[in-house]
Amino acid sequence: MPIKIFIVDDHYMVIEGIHSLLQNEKNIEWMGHATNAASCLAFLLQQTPDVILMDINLPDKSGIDLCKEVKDNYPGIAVLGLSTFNQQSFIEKMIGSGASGYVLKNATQEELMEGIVTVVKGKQFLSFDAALALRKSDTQNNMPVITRREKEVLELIADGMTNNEIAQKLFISSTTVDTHRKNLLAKFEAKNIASLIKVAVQMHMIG
Amino acid sequence: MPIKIFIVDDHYMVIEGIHSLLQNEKNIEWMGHATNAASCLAFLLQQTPDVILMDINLPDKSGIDLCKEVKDNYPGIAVLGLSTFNQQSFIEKMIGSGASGYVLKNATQEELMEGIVTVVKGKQFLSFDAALALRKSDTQNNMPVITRREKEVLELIADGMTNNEIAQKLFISSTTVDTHRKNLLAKFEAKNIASLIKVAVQMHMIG
DNA sequence: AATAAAATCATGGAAAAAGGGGAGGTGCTT
DNA sequence: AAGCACCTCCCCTTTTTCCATGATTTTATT
Repeated sequence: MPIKIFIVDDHYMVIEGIHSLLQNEKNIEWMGHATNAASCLAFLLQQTPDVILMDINLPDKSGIDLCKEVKDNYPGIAVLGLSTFNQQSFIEKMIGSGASGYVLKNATQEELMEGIVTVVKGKQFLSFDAALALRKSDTQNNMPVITRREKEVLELIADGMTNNEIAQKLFISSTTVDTHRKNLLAKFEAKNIASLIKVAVQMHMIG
Repeated sequence: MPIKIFIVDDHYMVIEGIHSLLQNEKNIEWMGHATNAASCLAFLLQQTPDVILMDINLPDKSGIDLCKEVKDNYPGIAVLGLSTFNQQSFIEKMIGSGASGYVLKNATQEELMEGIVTVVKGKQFLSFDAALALRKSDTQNNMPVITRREKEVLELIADGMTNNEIAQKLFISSTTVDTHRKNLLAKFEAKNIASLIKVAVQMHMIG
């Protein structure tokens, strides 16, 4: 029984590339593709693939959100993340949303097949570079864990609002906002807001 | 006489995708591919394609630098930029480095062929979305023009340094640094440094 | 040489952030 | 019931930023 594959990616060239890489594989059944989250979900109402190859960057929704939605409704489908970026933050979030694994777009045909075969068995697959990035994150590159409220405050600070303005907006005291601010500085180990915002944007923790 | 094509991209899936898209075209001769700048330059010592499809993000060198190098040594070769991103900043830099045009990776076979045929004639080609982004940049999305010194100060601010610290580092008065700071705020139309850093990082004006 | 653009320096005052400390209350887990 | 993480609030002091305004010198560009 061939493995039924569906792909979600907004770049035709990548879809074509993967299609081309897989077309000679006998035990792969190509079900088609979607270029956005909405048409992916529409497709799943009709048919059920074994594995979805899913890009992280979609026009209408992040792959992380789509992944969660798919796993909630169709837990039997394995999701294999797909991205250009080799960033531990994305990989961790993707796995956290229920993805079974992760393949980089510079993977070879062999790696891609290995990934598909592995996740369809219910195991986890991380391509070499991705695994390396994850290992790194344990030591150095770890991004801080911030709370819901802290993230909220962080976004507003990045939008240029002062403590007072944020306090009014969130219906809390400005001293509370100041506390959140101080906690953010401590968690990021940043000297001031300027350096904090820089790394937060670089880590994609701010829209 | 077929058009000789060479491609530089560090993602096999994209190379495969483009190869697949072009393999049915009779007047295209596929010369091969490179996954980094160095092997691209090595290839050019032996053979001369008509068009190079060039990714902006390469492991060893930015596509912008590679483009300049290629055009300096082989002005007859047309370079067609290739990227996931639809950002006017990249497009402008690529064109500034001598690229004849720009195609996004979500382009269809028709668009890609149109781009290749256009640039081989010596004309400029911008794919629809790219052209749109460029047009936008004229009106709204324009990133401010900042001077060398301002950029220098901006980087240091983003690194968390205060006016005094920057002044010491650059051997200038702290009031001068303050003036640069004010000019930056005005040019970015930012309310404070937090929002300035955010957009500066998003626009890739800060490392 | 003239003009424009960039970089330099300054004063003074208001506003905001940074740094230090302490503290009460909620809700969840063990 | 105790522990813990989170959110909330407050005081004080120092530092830094933000704002307004004006001015001189250096460095291109024409």
